[in-house]
Amino acid sequence: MALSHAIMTALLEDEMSGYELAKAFDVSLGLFWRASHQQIYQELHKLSDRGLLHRQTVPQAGKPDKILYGLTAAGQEALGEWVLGSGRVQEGKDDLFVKLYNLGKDNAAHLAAEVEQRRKQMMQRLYLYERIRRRHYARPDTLPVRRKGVYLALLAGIRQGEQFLAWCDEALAMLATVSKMPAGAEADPSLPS
Amino acid sequence: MALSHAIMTALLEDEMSGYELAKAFDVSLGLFWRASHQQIYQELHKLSDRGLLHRQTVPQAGKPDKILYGLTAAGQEALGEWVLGSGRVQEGKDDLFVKLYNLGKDNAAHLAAEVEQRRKQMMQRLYLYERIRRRHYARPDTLPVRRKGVYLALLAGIRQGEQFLAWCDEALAMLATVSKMPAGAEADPSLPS
DNA sequence: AACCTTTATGCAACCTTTTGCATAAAAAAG
DNA sequence: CTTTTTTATGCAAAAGGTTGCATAAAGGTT
Repeated sequence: MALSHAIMTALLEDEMSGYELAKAFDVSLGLFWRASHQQIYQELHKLSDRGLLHRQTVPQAGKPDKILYGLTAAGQEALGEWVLGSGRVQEGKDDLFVKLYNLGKDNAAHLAAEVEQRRKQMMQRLYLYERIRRRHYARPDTLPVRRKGVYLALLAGIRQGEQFLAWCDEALAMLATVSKMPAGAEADPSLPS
Repeated sequence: MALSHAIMTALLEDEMSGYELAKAFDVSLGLFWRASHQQIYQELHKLSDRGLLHRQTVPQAGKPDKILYGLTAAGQEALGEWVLGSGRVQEGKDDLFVKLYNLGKDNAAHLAAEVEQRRKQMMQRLYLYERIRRRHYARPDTLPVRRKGVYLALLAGIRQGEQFLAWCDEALAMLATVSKMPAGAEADPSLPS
């Protein structure tokens, strides 16, 4: 499983506490691999128990102590090996598509509203992506090697988001025709009993 | 959670056994919501215990008996209500993007190979999608209402797949430049210690 | 005759993820 | 001055998902 690897990846460049990791996940790796703070804390414990991370308690003025985690040599090695191993895809699970299988005159308006909501959310996300892109990845060819990988992941997110927006528009157009259909037109003529 | 709803959705038009459901999932809803046969069997038990499905044992010549499941009135109602509720997205979790964050000269070739493999897989899937589209959704405007929803889901899959292929090509181009870079060029000039 | 695949269902153990709760103190908002 | 937000960590229960195994018979392959 790869949450552990995602966490180690995030620790490649910097030592971080669980809290900082959770924050960092929100705007970087987490866009491709979401994790709650509980999951992150648990995984950090496991990883340091296995000797892949080292922990270091840092007292802070006023605030609670934080625990900084960093990759050990063993961790770096494990991560490097994992990258060379064969990967797995966990397909996204999206209620919306299952709901669309249930499309009917009675819920077309609701589904259109859901699509519209999702469109807005995606617009916001794309806005974030684009800001990151302009800030840090404006000239991809000049990036150091690792950053090029991050750029490619970002690019995948952007492309997928743009595609989703276009799909939303198509879906909304079609859902609008359903809502406007005359009563009784929802019967299925291809399945006469 | 929505595996139960995906299963009920699959049973909207036809009664099916667990085995048949598992097969059907492979070429329809399962493209958006994957489930193993164990999961399906378990869920079928739960759903019929809750009175949302009815079960009917059908003896077969030679083969083991099968258990046909179908939606009860309560099941139909529950499904209808769920569609009107607010949905959730479970983001896809894909090793590949996490791995890309680890890009380096040492693994660029491997990552390119993974991208290429994924490209091939996606091509096959797109081929399947397109066959389904041509067979059953050639003229979307003339479809009965529910089928329009299925068409929209299919369209999302197709669009996303096409987008992924395009991204793979871009990624492969960039990964190729990394593999061909002169030795030592992977050092990060933006982070001088 | 021995083996493999397909049909058909399921248990049990384990791992992962979500949800709800709990603590604690500083800083900011009202 | 009280409330809310932010920083910082964590336990425990429940739900969800994966992996491995087990059974059983028909039909096809070598």
